[in-house]
Amino acid sequence: MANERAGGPRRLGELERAVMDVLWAAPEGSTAQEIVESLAAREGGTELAATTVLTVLDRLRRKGFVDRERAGRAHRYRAVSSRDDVVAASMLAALETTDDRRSALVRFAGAVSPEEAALLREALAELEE
Amino acid sequence: MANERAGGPRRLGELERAVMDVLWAAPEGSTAQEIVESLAAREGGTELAATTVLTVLDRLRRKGFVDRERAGRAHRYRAVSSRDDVVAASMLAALETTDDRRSALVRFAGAVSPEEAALLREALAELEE
DNA sequence: TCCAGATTTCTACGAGCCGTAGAAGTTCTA
DNA sequence: TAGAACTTCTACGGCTCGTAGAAATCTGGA
Repeated sequence: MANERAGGPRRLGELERAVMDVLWAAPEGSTAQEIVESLAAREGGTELAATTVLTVLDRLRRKGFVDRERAGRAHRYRAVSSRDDVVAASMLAALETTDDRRSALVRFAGAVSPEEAALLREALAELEE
Repeated sequence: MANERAGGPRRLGELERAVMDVLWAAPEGSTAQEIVESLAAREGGTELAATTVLTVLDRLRRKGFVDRERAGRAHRYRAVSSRDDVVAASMLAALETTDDRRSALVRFAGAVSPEEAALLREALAELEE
């Protein structure tokens, strides 16, 4: 059976997310090798095999999260969208799973912290002006 | 490796979601048989085997989405949380994947439709008073 | 009380996702 | 042009999910 929709929002696995975090922290992009090093530093643990990271980068590329260009003999990988865009898209995708947007938004508004609520009000006010 | 966190937000598959939709539409709950029928009606297609639905119901129970009680010789299954709660929780989970809530919320505010923005403003205003 | 039928539990399989990485191929650069 | 650096190909194992048969269990009715 068709498992999981085809054009859908595309989820990220744990390592995939870690790689995206590295990429989001590097506006200039990173080579696979740099990512391997960043991950090892951040996790304080063992270094992953370079091929592991390359595989993940390839999957991220297929999913449309990552882009790359040649840089010497390697490639330089870059995040296609900002983390904020991805987060917002993911929130939106969640919202769109219901027809009753109003109720869902009311719940959401009630579920965020007061600080976040304030932030949201600001953001919405700015849109309005 | 530990694939997907343990206490996490719990995703729903396609059929799982369809079953939840039936349950959310039935405040009194439904028996497995009723769900089979609802699904067949909604999809206009073939009826799933009852065991298929039971399996899904069991998984949903393990995931904490569904609850049940005896009803004659069958069980009556009920959604534990409302759809709105689940949607809001899912939106919140997405939001929490970033440290920079502000930016994410700004993007989100900019990404929703004007109607939804209005709805959100209302909801936030009510919280404030 | 006892059984046939309804219902559930147990078990299972295949596809797809993801972490992981070796082997083999390609491509710079000295 | 050879060696090193980098990428692509291929693969495996664990987990989720759709799907469902077989076996066990339970219950309403005779």
